[in-house]
Amino acid sequence: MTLIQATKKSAVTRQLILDAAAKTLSRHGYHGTYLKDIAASINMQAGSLYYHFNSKEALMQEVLNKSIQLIRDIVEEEVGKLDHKPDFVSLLKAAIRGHLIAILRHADYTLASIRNYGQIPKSVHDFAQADRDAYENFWRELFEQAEKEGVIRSGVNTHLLRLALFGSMNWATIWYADSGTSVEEIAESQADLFLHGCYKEERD
Amino acid sequence: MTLIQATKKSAVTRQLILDAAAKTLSRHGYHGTYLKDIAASINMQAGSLYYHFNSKEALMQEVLNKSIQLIRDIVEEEVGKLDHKPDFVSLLKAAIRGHLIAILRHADYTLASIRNYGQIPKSVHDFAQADRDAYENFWRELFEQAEKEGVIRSGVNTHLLRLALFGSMNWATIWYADSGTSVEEIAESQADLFLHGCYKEERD
DNA sequence: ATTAGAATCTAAGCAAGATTAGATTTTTTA
DNA sequence: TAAAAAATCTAATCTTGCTTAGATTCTAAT
Repeated sequence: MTLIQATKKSAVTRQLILDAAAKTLSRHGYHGTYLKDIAASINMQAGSLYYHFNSKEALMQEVLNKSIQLIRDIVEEEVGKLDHKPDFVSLLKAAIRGHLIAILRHADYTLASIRNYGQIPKSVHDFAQADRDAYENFWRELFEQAEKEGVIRSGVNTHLLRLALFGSMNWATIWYADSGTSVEEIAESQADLFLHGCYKEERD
Repeated sequence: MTLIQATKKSAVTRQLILDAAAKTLSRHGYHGTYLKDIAASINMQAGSLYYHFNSKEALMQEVLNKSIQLIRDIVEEEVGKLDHKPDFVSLLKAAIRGHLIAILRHADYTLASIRNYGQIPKSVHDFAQADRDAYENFWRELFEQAEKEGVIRSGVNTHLLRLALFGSMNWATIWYADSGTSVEEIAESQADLFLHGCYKEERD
């Protein structure tokens, strides 16, 4: 008898299923994801999945939930590395790096929620909405704070700015894999672009 | 006997089917698009679609093809309004405006190809690849030309710049509908952001 | 009005996916 | 190592989607 209970097999398998489901979901979308394929990729039969999850919908919900939590955790981690009172530029760079690390290095999960936004049945999607809102708020506050501090160029709409930045970052999920570019490099580049633009200004 | 043949009913219906298919495809993705739903939305039976198209795949191919052509046409139109030798800023603004007009005002079609990138069976997708490449080249050359003219800030990677801009624009398809923002406003904002950034620079 | 051709519908066949119940195998516990 | 529990499999049901063949309705030209 082992004093310390080994990890239950069930928990391990559950995780295998979630990982496999995330991978399939991120690649083929909700309707293109078949339990048979998920099961096959871990050498199981489709029916066996029901020992661990009540339905395809429940499985998908859990994947999406893990997905958004993963992003939040990683961004929090990157931001947490900073000083207590970081300046806007450092904070923005850390947040961008975190978000990109999350969605590019853990693409199986994060793509599942990002790429399928809008194509997943509402019931499945709503499950993780609270987390999604909280994450959005983090970014909203980041820019609002910057505006208060007066480091945002006048005329810039921080709402549209945030959406544009999100687009740039999230879109990277589409080309990253076969780009040969590193996550750090992309983070540097995007932070620089959104801070300073691409145009060579004439200094007066 | 009419001298000028009236538009064949077939051509009209064909167009109706394509429009309906685009709408469904853009909303539910390839695997979530059912012929029955497409047919129902124009008061037809699923089987009747086969009079106009050989298969679901063929129908989808045509939608995607129209989609990418539509984007190219509209961008070309916007750029065509400019002088013979427009400066970089004007050219970029016109191209951004064109792309956004295409994907936001003709979302049924354009979203079909944009949102489903990567989730559509390769055979269907490849059909429009040549057009897609040509469009990408237009943007690539736009930035390469700007670089030659020396209007790009040193250190900016135009390849990553193009991808970032594409992300910002294409992502707008996700939030545009319920944002209450106009296409023109978004175009202005994104052009400004990518040209000048959001940061209030300290002039020396 | 009649008729050929166009367009659509009806009613299947077939394949594939989600789900379930019960049998079977594997693992754990004593 | 034997019984209990956990985990998986098998095989079937039910549903739904794509596709087709043939019947039916509509349209246009005479």
